[in-house]
Amino acid sequence: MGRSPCCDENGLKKGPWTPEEDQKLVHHIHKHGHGSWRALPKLAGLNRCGKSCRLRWTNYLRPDIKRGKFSQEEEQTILHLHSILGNKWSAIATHLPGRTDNEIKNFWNTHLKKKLIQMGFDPMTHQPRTDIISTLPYLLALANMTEMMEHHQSWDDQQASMSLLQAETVHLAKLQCLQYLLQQSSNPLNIINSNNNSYDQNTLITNMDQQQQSLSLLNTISNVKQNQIIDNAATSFSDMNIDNDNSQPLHHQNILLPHFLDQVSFNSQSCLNNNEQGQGTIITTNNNNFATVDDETLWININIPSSSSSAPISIIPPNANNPGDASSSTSTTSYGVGGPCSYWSELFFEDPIMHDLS
DNA sequence: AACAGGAGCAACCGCACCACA
DNA sequence: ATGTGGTGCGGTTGCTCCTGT
Repeated sequence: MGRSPCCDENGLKKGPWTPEEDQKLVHHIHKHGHGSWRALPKLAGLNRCGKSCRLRWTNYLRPDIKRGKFSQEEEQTILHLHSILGNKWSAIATHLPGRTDNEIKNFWNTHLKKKLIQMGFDPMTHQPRTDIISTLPYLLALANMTEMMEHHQSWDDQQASMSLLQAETVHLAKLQCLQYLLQQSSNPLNIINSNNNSYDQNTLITNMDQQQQSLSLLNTISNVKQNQIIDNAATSFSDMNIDNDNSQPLHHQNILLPHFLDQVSFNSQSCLNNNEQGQGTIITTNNNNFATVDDETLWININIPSSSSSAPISIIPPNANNPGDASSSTSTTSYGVGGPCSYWSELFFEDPIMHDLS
């Protein structure tokens, strides 16, 4: 009990390593291996404790360490694994060759955590931050009251401020809601698609349960809305802009695209020919796998590889109940196209969703 | 040019776990 | 069963560099 730390011995150096120390350590390990870390410093002629040597070797000097910026792929892997494993940095590191747990931990704390927070997600649970939703109106109201008291605003001004605040709050809540729905729908696929069997079974089962509940919630909330959304996706094609990336709406926020929206199906219903069927894919613009959302609309960019005629075409969004299966969708609003093209399509999220939630 | 504040990262600290005597 | 040494791991600290004023 209460074993003294290995670095308590007097006279042992702490702090940054010098190139000379590094050289001694590397040379010794190359020649003899590290053996007992406690014995190593003396043998290598280092005035350090064994623990310090071990850390320096495993986190910095090891020859197989990959340096430099994390790739997009590595970033996705970390996000995905962290959503399942939590702060198990060493476990996450085993999936990223050449990266140390320390490096991943630092990358998480300095980049990814902030990124998730900025997107409105709780970095620990990977769920939308409900604390913001629940407290935002109160915080805003409080801030507004203080503001009014400080500046003795007229009643009209106060009313105007309150309306502005309400609008702002509703806007934020909508973003949260949309992100929530999309993320809940995509997570089960993340888990199911994982081929790694080393995850803790209980964690997996718990996650699956949660995802099941989330999906039920999604269905409960938006069973009615879902049809409306699918309908809107199809009918709104009349407003689409063709082959023009600049048609992306302004004042929107990027969001992660759920897996079930990776592809949309389409039918080309010519008056003269038999139906043609095919697949269109959600294509990317500036941000890979991102869609954008503004006040009430989820914008996705859809690529349709080719169409043999200018026959009317109907877009069938995937069924959120059964991702990948579009058969139960009946939206058939037509739009004429010829040849490869891409569209910005919009999926509406309307106020009633918010009412349903409250 | 000087300073302050923030970001990034290497290194440290302390606890937990395991193997072994 | 218990104590001890060795190692692994996650959280935290503090130094360095960068950027904005």
